[in-house]
Amino acid sequence: MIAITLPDGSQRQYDRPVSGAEIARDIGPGLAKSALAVRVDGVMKDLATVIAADAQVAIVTRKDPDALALLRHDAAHVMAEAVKELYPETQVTIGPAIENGFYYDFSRPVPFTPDDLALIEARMQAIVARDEPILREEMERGAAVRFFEDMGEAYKAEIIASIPDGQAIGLYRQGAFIDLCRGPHLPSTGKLGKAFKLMKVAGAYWRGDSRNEMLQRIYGTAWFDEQELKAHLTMLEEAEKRDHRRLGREMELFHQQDEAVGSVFWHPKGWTLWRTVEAYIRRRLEATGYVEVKTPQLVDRSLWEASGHWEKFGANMFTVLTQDERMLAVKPMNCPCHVQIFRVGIKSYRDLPLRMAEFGSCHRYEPSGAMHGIMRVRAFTQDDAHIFCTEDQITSETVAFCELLKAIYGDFGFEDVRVKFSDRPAIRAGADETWDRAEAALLEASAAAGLETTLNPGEGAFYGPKLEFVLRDAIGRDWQCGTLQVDFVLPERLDASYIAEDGQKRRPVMLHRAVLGSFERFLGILIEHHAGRFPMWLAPVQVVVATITNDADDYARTVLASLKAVGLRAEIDLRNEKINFKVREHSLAKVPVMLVVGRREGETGSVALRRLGGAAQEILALGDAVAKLVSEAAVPGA
RNA sequence: GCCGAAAUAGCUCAGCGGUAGAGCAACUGAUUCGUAAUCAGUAGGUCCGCGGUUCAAAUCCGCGUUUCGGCACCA
Repeated sequence: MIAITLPDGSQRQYDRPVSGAEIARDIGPGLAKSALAVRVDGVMKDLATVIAADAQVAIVTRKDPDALALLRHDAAHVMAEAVKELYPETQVTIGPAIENGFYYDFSRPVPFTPDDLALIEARMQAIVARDEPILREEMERGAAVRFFEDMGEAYKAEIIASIPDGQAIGLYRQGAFIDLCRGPHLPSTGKLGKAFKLMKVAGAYWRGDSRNEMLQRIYGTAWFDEQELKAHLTMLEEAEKRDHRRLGREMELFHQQDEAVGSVFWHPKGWTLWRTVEAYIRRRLEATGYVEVKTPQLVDRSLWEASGHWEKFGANMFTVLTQDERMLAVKPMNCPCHVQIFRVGIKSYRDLPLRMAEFGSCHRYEPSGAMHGIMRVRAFTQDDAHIFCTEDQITSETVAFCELLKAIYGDFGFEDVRVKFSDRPAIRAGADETWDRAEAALLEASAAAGLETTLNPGEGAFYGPKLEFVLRDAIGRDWQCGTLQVDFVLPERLDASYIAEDGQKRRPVMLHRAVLGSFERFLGILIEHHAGRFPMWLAPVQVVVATITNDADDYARTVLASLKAVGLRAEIDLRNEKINFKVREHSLAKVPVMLVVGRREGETGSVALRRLGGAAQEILALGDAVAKLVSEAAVPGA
């Protein structure tokens, strides 16, 4: 007898091996219909999987958190089937489920056009309507390689050849289409339903390696029902509305133009935002024991050679040849310059930890395809600092940094921060025991700071392990902002030293750290995160005084003066326009507060306070309103 | 850097071989109005750049530049 234990604890006995589909049918006809897959002892498998021993079994329906991935993986297969039907000369490669959808990479000499996408999508609908059973088969490896080679599917054959010997090769057949796949899959193509849409075609390298040929990737999105699909498409539209490039123009924050690719022209309002953020960070740094410096933009090649940047990073550096034939480089990083300041005079252990900060303007020649608004640029300013310390101080400095970082992100409205811990890469400098200590210190410190880290194996810098702090933006993209890297190498290369308690000369450890990463990128994220509706303390224009008639002009000027007197960023709108017009315009400009004044307010010394997006108004005495706004505009942590 | 797409007024876009268009914005005038668009008028263009095809090119073709979507990159 085989005992099948269901999630509710109940048991069913079978006197012979039984498939997931049969179990579902035995439980009830409704479940049989909605069953998509089966979970055997926690592992997701095809519904047709035959269970031959006692097991914990759960029937997977669309409610299962992993069911969507199953659906999307099927969508990829159905798309591949459609493509093979329409364009038989195409070779298929891989097609996984991804967040919100799926993709499939194809090899085909002719590019897919948007018209092709419509055809493929229509064919996919037909394949769903055919409701072809999806059947698993297994094949011995050599046979599978020959099978796909005979079909002209060189990529599939290559994938199979790279699967370790002795493993059975899983194939899935639906109609005339057969694909290498580890599964599991839905029982038939009809289960995919109609809630999918092909989104775009893009290039992608075979096996993700830029030395390989480029394949054509078709992206799609897939959901269990049309409402979910529609909600997703609406979400994409909303995300587009908060794109920082669009808001940057609409809110007159910055612009970019062809003559300065990868650089930003900051307009008065955008620069106000920048200075607000910079002043805030500067105060945070002062409060946590940093000193601020400023180092040269142009530095002779010899320093970059000594630091190792010339060799490792030279291709990304802008260089300048002077008239006396010296080669200078525009600095891509601040660290070598900070070491130069450290090296002046003799440092004692009493000077450590020395926390040296700079709002360092750096230039890097980024690949042309990498540029993205102000998020990825060639000229940027880091909130950079290097902490020169002893090895013993790594933990306490890391804990302090993590706390600082948490406080700052919180002040900007980011509560959910993910942390990646990148450990030793294959090619690295320094002894293994040094790495042991550095990695242990970083892990211990992040735990002490209450951070949960995920391992990013082998992704550390060549000179030391690092923590990376990742924020997710409105369109679901991840942006690495903060970082903390332990460095034993640069102090050695640039000969930085201090005198220890025992009178011996020692090498300091350097902690490279940044909270925002770069101002450009962080401000871009901030714009998208708030959709341009900045909290009061960040808003470039905090208050607009708007008149209802010209009779109130003089009083409006008085109101403006009292706002400015307390340091609020205020503007005045005396135009001969209806108040409806003014309200609309300043709302679109995303000004958080409007003070509306008409004859009544002028006579009583009051203002009508209206908040962005709100319908209600509040009539306040001028003095009360000013006091209220000042407190609301207070910079956090001040 | 690689694949694909795009570039027309300040913005959003139409026009796709035969006189360069609309809405909003701008400017001028009228309107003095109570919480998301008052009315009328005026002006605004190297149709990304350079070549080519053609009687004729914003439109078709080639090269280049930039942007967008991905991929790779983000030391």
